[in-house]
Amino acid sequence: MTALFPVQIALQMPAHSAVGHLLTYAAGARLAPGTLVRVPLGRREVLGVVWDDNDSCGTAPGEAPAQALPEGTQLRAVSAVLDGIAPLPDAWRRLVAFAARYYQRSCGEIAMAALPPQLRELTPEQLARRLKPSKAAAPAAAAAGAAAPLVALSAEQEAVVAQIAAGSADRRPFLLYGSTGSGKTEVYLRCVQAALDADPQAQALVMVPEINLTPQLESRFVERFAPQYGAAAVVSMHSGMTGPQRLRSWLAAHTGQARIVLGTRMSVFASLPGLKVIVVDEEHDASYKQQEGARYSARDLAIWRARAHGAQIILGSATPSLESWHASRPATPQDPGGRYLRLHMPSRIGSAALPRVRLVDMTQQPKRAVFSPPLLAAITERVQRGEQSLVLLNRRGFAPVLYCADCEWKSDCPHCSAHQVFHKNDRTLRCHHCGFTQRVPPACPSCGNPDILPLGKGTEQLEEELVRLLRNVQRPDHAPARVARIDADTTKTKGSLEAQLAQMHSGDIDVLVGTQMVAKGHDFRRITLVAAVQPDNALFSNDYRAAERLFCLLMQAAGRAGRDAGYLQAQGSRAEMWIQTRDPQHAVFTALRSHDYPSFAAQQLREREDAGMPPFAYQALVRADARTQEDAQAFLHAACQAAREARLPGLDEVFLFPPIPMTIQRVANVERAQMLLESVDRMALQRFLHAWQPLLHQLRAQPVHRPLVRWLVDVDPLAI
DNA sequence: GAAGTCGTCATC
DNA sequence: ATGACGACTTCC
Repeated sequence: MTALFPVQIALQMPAHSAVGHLLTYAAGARLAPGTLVRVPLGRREVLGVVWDDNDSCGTAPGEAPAQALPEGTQLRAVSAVLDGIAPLPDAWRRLVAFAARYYQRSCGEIAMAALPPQLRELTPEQLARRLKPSKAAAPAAAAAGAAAPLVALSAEQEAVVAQIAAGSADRRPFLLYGSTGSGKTEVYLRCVQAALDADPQAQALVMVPEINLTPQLESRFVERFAPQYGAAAVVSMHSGMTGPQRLRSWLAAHTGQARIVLGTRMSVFASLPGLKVIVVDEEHDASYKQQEGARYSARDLAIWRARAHGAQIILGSATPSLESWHASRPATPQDPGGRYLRLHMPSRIGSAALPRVRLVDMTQQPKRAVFSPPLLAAITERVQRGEQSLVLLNRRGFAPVLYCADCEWKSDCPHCSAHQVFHKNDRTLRCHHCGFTQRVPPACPSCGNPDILPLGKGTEQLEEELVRLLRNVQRPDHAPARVARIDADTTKTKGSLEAQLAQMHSGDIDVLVGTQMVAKGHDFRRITLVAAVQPDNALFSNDYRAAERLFCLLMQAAGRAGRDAGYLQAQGSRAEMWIQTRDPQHAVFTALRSHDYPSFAAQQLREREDAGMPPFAYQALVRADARTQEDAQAFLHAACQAAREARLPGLDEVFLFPPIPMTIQRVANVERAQMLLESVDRMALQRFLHAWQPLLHQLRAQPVHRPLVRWLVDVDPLAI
């Protein structure tokens, strides 16, 4: 008779299900916390992680740590232990538990989402087979090839690297504030190098906001570290990888074979037993916030993780988020300063000046022209000199809406409260929210007027217009000017972005039209002009972060220009950033003109402080979806009332705004409402949410709220 | 969330 | 009678 040990297991279950907490199974032996197991659940078998029952991590929010099982219940037995894989480290489980608590999800949901999907899908036998060859492949390390000689650091880089190496006594996070082209990546490389050299077990995590940016980062890191540590020392992690690739990277990180993990937000959950340094590049980028499922911020979790591991963390940006900027404010006699340490690298490498910013006041330009005459002249000039230009517009398609001048019909999406966008290439109307696609009607569907007009401009139209405007312009080699476009529509197939970027690099293209996709990170050597043709669009939204976001985007876009200092100096010219606006006095543009992020940030922070907004307050959103707006709001109203009646802890410190329809009220025939919660006390907001969660579950179960489709909580929302 | 049961309704 | 669809239940 073998003894049976009860074990607590975290499984992929949403917090709202009846079994959204840790479940108890019987194991034939004591199992270390973090061990991967397969357990029966109903009539299927699923992957689980052994969790500690005495640390209160694993529970669904609002529920007691250990869900008491009815007396005498027969426990089901663990069906297999994946003993080929070492238990996940305690620090990893603490991170998962923290994220589950903070973002109001179940522990198992976060844990399973953090593991490679193949770990869940494969049987233990298949997995065991996968584990073997990876060992054989290991000694590829120390591949020949001497390390390329290091380029000398600038004085600024030198100083920053030294400061990071010295560390702060209290291990504060560093905010590396360095303008585009100041050589932040080289600083990351040196800091990672130092950490890896100091400790043969050490691992580094380097995060970037978008999948598109991982290949170029990977090549930088492989080039630097493969000679010393082997090609297997650097792995990537992002959702664009295939199942087997992800499994391989994950295992390499988990076993310590990989010394450096590069990835998108998901990689913050990588198992890294030797984690010593974390880099979050472009830390201000909104992509670090997951927008579905568990709505976590990978940047914020990275900070938490670094502290928990005693690892060093470097946040890098040319335009830091106001949160990070505020958190890194220097101490003054009245103020002890922020929790982070700010490091500054103001200069571009190689003495390239920042581009000159030129504002075109569109109220003084001919009506209806997308390209003002001076901008068109500037672009023409570049083409004739053999230089490249980048034209930015954050709007895909040909026109955002079709319009009938006779009856005022508009191409509204039948399923959403949004317009269908006119795509001229394939003659379709497409809703960018629900994906609904139709053929363009030959005449107005409402009154039969054959003359329906595109209203507003998209990238397709810009491209078409540029081709027309530049049709008589020649390059120095007398070839006609070449215009191309990069956006989500032209890069749907895998590898097409790379191909198009390569075309740009080779100089085949003179003018590139694109969305923000091209404004981020890509290193174009020969662009000497960047133009934002309609940036005002971004400021019309009522989102209080709109100005901050636009500033970041334009600053980043400006950074694409003039990276080849030598060329520009030889030409005696300087790169330019053109901005067409009807409001040239707007703080965003005036700050941009002087490349003055600090004063822009100071001004924005003052406004935020006066208005009691983040980072001076903490927020959460509760959203409800239903067939009708009334049903959605009824749930939120009931939730407020329940919170007040139950006198929830934290209620006195948390302000509950009344429920309102979302900006895009209906998507795919679902009506959406939301309510905002705000508090100056982060812990109070957390306490409140934690206590509220079970009430929301109970409400959802009531017959009155039957029509509710779903509800969700977004802690620290980016947009409201 | 996944997979099962069960009832209703429309269609061959 | 068949199967498509939705509502409801269960899962240590």
